[in-house]
Amino acid sequence: MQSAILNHISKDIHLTKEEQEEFLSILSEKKLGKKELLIKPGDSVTSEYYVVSGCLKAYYLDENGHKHIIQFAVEDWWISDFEAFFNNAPAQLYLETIEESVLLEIQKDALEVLYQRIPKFERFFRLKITGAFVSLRSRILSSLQMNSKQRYLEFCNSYPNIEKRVPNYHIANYLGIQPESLSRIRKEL
Amino acid sequence: MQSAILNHISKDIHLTKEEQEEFLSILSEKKLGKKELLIKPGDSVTSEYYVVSGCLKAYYLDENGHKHIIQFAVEDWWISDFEAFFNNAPAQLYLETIEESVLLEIQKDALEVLYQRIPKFERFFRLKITGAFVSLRSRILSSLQMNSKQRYLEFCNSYPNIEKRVPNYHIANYLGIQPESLSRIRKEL
DNA sequence: AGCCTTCCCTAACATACATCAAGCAGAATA
DNA sequence: TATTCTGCTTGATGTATGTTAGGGAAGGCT
Repeated sequence: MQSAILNHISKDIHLTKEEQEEFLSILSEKKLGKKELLIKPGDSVTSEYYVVSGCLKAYYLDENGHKHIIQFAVEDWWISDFEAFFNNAPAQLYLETIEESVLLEIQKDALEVLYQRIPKFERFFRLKITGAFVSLRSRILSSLQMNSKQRYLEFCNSYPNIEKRVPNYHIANYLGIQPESLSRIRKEL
Repeated sequence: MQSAILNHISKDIHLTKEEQEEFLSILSEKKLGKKELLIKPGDSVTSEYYVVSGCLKAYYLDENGHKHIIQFAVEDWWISDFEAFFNNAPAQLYLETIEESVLLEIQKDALEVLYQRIPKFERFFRLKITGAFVSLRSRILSSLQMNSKQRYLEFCNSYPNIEKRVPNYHIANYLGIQPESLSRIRKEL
């Protein structure tokens, strides 16, 4: 389990044994069952989470009671309400498991200390943010230039490990279409 | 002109006089006329730009020849093809002025040196990235939960300094709707 | 095993927006 | 000043998707 996150990190930065130990010392494990809430609106968001195993969704509930999934997360991914995390603001999103999940939690305070002690982690987490930025930009560009069918196919190609594990109506929701529309699209394939 | 960017930065980090001088020394000024290209696809993106005055758009040209504006930038904002900039990749976007503009250019190499010499700038540019991430996330959430009229109103409220300076068909394009639809929306207001 | 819940599909009809076409007004240019 | 260009609006028609309603299959629970 700890080897998962060390492998993940070693793709971007090289750590000494001591640095690894120090990093691991600030992680705490969290086991969640299916459909369990990790964060809800109004919560103080003091952590971000690395997914060791399982699958989660981050969604927003609008004033009409409609859910809008804005992010999935599976193994090797990070999840939080990042806006709240970055800005020391209360959460706006629900974070909920789709499957039983095991997460590693990093507290923001501990992270700031880590940055001081091992500056390489500035780089690592900056790469995570820029990667997230790139992903969101790509998503916006896709929605500007593609129809729903093309976007569904792109989703399946880009995220097969999500597509096979989450219900289709979740995917429809993430794409901003109704499940009925997704059924029609899939019928044409 | 240099006071503009120093004011901009002083909102987030405090610099000594020496630090200010060092920062200013890595900036170079760029003056562009209306409809001038700053970056085009395939270009090597080695810089990001601070807008001192003027207004720009970043757009993608799809394989059918359709333009999709993904970002505007006005005074006090930053612009680049950030994906290319972050990833040392060739540009995918066109960056083009909408008005005559004055920019301050920062080369990526100089920025990396700056990070070493004045680590505060790590924090400053991390705040810029996280701010950009938050803005993109907000945009996706809006497009998931609002209709085009609501999104147009939100755009006008959030970015009045863009709305009054760019043609309506640009705004329509940015919102992912046709100019005719925007005309109809505006008629209802 | 029976029942309930969850997920998916289908059809009919309604709605939002795209597409095509044209006209007008104001600004820019020769 | 006359012409051209740019930006915007309008109407008719078409298309993609939303909404409503219902049914069926698979999995989970008692």
